[in-house]
Amino acid sequence: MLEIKEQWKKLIADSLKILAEKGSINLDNPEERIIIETPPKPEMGDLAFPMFPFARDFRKAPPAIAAELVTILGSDIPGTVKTAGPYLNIYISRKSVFKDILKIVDDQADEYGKTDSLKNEKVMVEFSSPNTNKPLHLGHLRNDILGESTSRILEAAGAEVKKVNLINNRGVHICRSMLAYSKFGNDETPESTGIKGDHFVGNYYVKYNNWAKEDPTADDQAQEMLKKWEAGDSETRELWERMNKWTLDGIQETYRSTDISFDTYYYESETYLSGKDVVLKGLEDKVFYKDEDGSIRLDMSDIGLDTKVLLRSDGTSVYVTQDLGTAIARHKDFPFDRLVYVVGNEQEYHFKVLFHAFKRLGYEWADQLHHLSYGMVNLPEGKMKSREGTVVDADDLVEQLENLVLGEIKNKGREDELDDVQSTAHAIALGALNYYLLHISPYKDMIFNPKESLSFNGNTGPYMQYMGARISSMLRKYNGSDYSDGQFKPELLDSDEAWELIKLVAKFPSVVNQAADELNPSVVAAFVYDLSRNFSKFYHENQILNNEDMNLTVTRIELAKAVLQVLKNAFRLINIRFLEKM
RNA sequence: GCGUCCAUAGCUCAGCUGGAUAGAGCGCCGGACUUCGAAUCCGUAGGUCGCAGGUUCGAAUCCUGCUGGGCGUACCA
Repeated sequence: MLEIKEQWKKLIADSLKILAEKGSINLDNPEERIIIETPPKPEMGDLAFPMFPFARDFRKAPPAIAAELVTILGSDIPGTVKTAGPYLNIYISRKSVFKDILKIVDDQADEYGKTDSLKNEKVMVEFSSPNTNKPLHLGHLRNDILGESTSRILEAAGAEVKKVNLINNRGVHICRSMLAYSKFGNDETPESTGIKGDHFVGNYYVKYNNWAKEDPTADDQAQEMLKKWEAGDSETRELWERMNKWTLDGIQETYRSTDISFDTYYYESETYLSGKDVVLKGLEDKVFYKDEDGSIRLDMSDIGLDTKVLLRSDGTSVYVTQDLGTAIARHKDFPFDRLVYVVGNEQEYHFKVLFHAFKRLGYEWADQLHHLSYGMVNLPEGKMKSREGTVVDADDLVEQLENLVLGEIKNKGREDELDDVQSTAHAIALGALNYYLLHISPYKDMIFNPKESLSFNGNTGPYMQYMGARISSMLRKYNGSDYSDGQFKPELLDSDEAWELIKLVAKFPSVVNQAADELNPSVVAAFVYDLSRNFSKFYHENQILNNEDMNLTVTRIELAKAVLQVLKNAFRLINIRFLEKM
């Protein structure tokens, strides 16, 4: 499809040159000034070239230029041309496109859509990065799916991707739940209570907060515990390890259930000290300076920002300190060409500081650090507030969705049709959730409407899964019958619906490139919806099976197969499970 | 205060490097199952693209100002 565009662009450019020669007009590189567009309505053509940019060169009205080009182009062209006022509209000759595209998709199969635009590029993507004192919530789910999906898209664009997770397993907040557990725990465990580990620990974090309201010494006690932890007190460390494991086991169960995975885990407890040396070295090299108050700082007045503490006056590290250390360690582990941090936009300032520090320190890869900043997830009532208990728990949400799907399956009487009702329900629930979180541009804040996310109609994940299931169902029937006398005849695909479909199928690789380029999975999400919607329209208007003309069925099935292949490949990129039946 | 992002239909969102009557879904109203699974499709209604200027042949899109909101501006993470 890309070649077709280029081909036409060249044709138009050549014609413009001929026109210029005729009038002895000097025309500066028309190739670069030609604009290719898609007409607003399909019936107006497949490509459109507006002639406005050349009005000045020719001293003619754009419609006149368009009309003259039609004459110059003549009839020896792969398609037909029409003028529409100042526009030159192209109707691509369809038959060969159907044949070519369907062959490419069939040949490349699961590989179709992959490109080499990021070939040889090593990209590390950090995402999720949870605290080990409570279970994951809705905000994490957006982070997780953005990170996972972006990684898969980058990979599809040819990059070598390493997915990493930085576990925040130390600090006062961790000590708080530890403290509460040692006070109120009574040696209970997730096993003894039957509560998932992360929720179990999270309960103690809540208990701490309640207790701290009554006892003003609570915070001091937590600080005390943190000191003990840093000093390596064996009893504290033991408790810490035990509780961390509980939480992590729980969180990893959530990852498994939601199809999120990582290549490497980094632990803050192992990296939080590593940035200190970097800062001290920077002080030595006079990149940083020691403030009157004893803290070591970075002066950012050169980029119009304030100063930032990199090491406290008591010598302990702050948040940026450890990120300085971990990034350097990571570059040693995996010499990335790019490091993408998937982190909420409330931390934009933090990353500005971090990246600028690296630049000043002279790391050549400082420019290759990227903050994929995404917006907050709010509820229709407003922000999620842990204090008011409005935080939506990840596991609860998935379970809730799953139950709703189960109800729907029963309503439709599909239980007997499905091989595994439970896992199908789970897949649909995730499809709904992931699509809902992904179809909005990452950088924008979003409102999570539980009711809407539970819907399976319209612009939703299940809608697209349904299209996949419907095509699969047709293919089962098709393969179960004898169509060996039928022949593939692309000229039979003469409907506008079919043409729209093949254009979308052809567009997929460039969608992957755009999504990779923008680090924006919503581009793929929008594409999948567009494809699904168009297929839906197609099969309502065009009977696929049971046609009197066997050739027609064989030919339409080929198109359906290609759509299915693209759906499958695209689903993978946005982490939606493909279902043969639902 | 300063920085930064956002503002498009009742609601949730699209709208590619500026280009032809601004598009979907949900919701509302009305149609289509003796038909490849109706988790579907088709149709109607609904918009001064926050406001005001500017650049341009041409602006939802670029620039400036204003209004309203989010986030940030910690020796928290």
